[in-house]
Amino acid sequence: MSKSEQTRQHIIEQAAPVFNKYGYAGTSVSRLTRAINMTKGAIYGNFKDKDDIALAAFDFNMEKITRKIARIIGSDTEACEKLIYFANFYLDEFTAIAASGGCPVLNAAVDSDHVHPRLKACVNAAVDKWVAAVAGVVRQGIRQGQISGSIKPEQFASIFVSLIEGGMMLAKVTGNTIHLSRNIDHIIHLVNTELRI
Amino acid sequence: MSKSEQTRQHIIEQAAPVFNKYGYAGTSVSRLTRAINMTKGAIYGNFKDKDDIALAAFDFNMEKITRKIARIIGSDTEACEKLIYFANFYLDEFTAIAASGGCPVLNAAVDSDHVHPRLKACVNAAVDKWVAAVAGVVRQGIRQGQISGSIKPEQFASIFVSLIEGGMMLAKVTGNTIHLSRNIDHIIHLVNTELRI
DNA sequence: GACTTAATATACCGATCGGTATATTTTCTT
DNA sequence: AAGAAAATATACCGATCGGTATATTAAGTC
Repeated sequence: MSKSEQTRQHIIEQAAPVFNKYGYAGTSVSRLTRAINMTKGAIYGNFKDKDDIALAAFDFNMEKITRKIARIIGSDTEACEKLIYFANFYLDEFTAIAASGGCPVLNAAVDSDHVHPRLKACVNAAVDKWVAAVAGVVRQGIRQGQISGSIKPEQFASIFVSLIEGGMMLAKVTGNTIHLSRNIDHIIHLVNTELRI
Repeated sequence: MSKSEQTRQHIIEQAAPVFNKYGYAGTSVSRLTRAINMTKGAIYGNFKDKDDIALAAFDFNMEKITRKIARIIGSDTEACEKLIYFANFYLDEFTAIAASGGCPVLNAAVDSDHVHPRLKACVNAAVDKWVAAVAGVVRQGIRQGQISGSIKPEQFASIFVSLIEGGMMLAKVTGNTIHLSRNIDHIIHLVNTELRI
């Protein structure tokens, strides 16, 4: 990895939580220079503009979570257990997620709207991927005879993602994980009473 | 209503969707002057600072929705129908809500975090009120024998609000109300299969 | 209609914005 | 170690930021 590649990575890593916390408009380039402990020369030598850093930062934030999720989705446990583990994941990780500014999907979804179409497109793609992943696990469960065939995978996926994101939002604003915890309990309840055969 | 009171109201009404769309940091005072078609003199003659306008704008956004909700909550229909009507309300109103920048609770929750503690406190209060309103309807239903006593009102309220907010977020970012629609279907399903005796 | 006061417009403040040109330093090549 | 190239720091650009002081206009009072 060349020096500039290292610097680029360093900038992304340090900028990611800053954008996630303060939003695109709230993150000035000088705030970034403070966070990365480097000057504008280093930034504009490695990125075209602020947009470019913001998009890279979002990708970084997403990838960090996605990598962990992929491990759950990819494991060879049964579908219902996968869904429960998947849901609990967000509660387990909440402290870490909150420390870096909260769920990047939620934050960027709100932040990008009306302002940043390219970032919004990235968020949209991330949401689609997330929903598809949950629906995929449900379909796997149906195929393997563990989940009722009457369940609509996309319907369940919407509810799953919404309960996580809604719970994240409530937890963030109330400073209390109780709402998120309740939502995850409900997901587990659904898995055990409606999905599982 | 005095001239300045009229102006103050005009500023709040015009500023509210601007703050809701572009966020606190993304809303400059000069952007506000364009939106209200007045100069800084009118703004700073009626508000202490940008903070002051932002808080008033949030209150205005909330009150507009709260007033409609109060009509549903206050009606003397049965609890289950109230909850269903309540849930459908957000789908019916989605177009209007989206036009003024999306759900102010969601937007301000994300926007205020790490940045604007006073606004965050307002959002927190709004969330508490919302959750309490839903839980109140459930309790009413239990009291009147229409809802099972084994239902935990707060638990259901968390799920209710999260499904709405999560659905709003997904609808916003995907530009499609399908997720919100699915979530509301689920709320209705819950009311009919788990709450209703 | 003259006078007073309230309300809004204008002109300006220092600070900071995103971004660039160039100087300086670091790293690589030989 | 010397010179070339890459990477970073510095200094600066015009524009815009939130906010204020003051001039101008509009409204109310007599």
